[in-house]
Amino acid sequence: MSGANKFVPTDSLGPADCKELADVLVNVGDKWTILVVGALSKGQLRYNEIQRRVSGISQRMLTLTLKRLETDGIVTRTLFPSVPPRVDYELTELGMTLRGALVPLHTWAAQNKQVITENRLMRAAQKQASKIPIR
Amino acid sequence: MSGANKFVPTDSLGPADCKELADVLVNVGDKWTILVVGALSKGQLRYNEIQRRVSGISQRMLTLTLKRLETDGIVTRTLFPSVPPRVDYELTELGMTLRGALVPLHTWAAQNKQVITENRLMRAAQKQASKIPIR
DNA sequence: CGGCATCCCGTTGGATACTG
DNA sequence: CAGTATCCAACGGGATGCCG
Repeated sequence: MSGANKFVPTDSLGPADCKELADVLVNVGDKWTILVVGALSKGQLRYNEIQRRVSGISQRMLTLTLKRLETDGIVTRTLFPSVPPRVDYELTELGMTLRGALVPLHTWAAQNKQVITENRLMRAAQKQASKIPIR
Repeated sequence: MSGANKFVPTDSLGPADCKELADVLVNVGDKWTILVVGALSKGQLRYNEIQRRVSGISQRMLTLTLKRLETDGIVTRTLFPSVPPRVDYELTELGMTLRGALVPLHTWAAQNKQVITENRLMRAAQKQASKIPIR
């Protein structure tokens, strides 16, 4: 398998580093979080606009996610005391840097989604085949 | 926190892209997955070695994670039919590229972990304070 | 040693209904 | 419109025990 591939920083990511990453990813790498941060990457949005863009998310999850992002300092919440009320959410600078860090992963996901899906289907088929008695 | 930060591609990441990302992240951005991929970044390891490095993981989770990574084509499993048996796991090239895509996120996590933790503590305190009746 | 199967419980998260 | 509150089903994930 390609001995000539040295683009991986080989040494970084010790066990301690991994836990650090995992700890943050547990909050930040969650499905809805990613979607919401992605939705907000183009500018501030109202509550309902976010929900419309991140199709499939429930109010519950949207609210919880936004609340966590807000307390983490990744988005800001702006309330306009009008009637009907209006609330805008926007990425902070920290949120912007997060989105920046997410881009390579997004690129990777986009590039390899099909490969992974194919792999999964293929091996699933193999697994089934191997279960069939030889007879 | 550098106000002069414009490196965000602003337009990318439409709703469809987000779902794509989320779909992959659901599998790949999971806590144990990250830890295991990180542990394997320095070369192949035996089952028990991985378990020792990723302290806290149960056999169940380690096995499930490795199986998924294997069917996704991110790690290879090599069985040495000796007694006692020996099994080595190693990142494939796809796995290496995944780890590469994870690095920026890792860097971000390392750089901002403290800030986020502080933010959380601070707002949690504020939230408590706001709940106390005025009197 | 390297798993797989089972039990079991805590958390996640959707659906629904109500409020300011 | 922008949430909050409650109920409940599904899933994640630890502990334990057995097998090749």
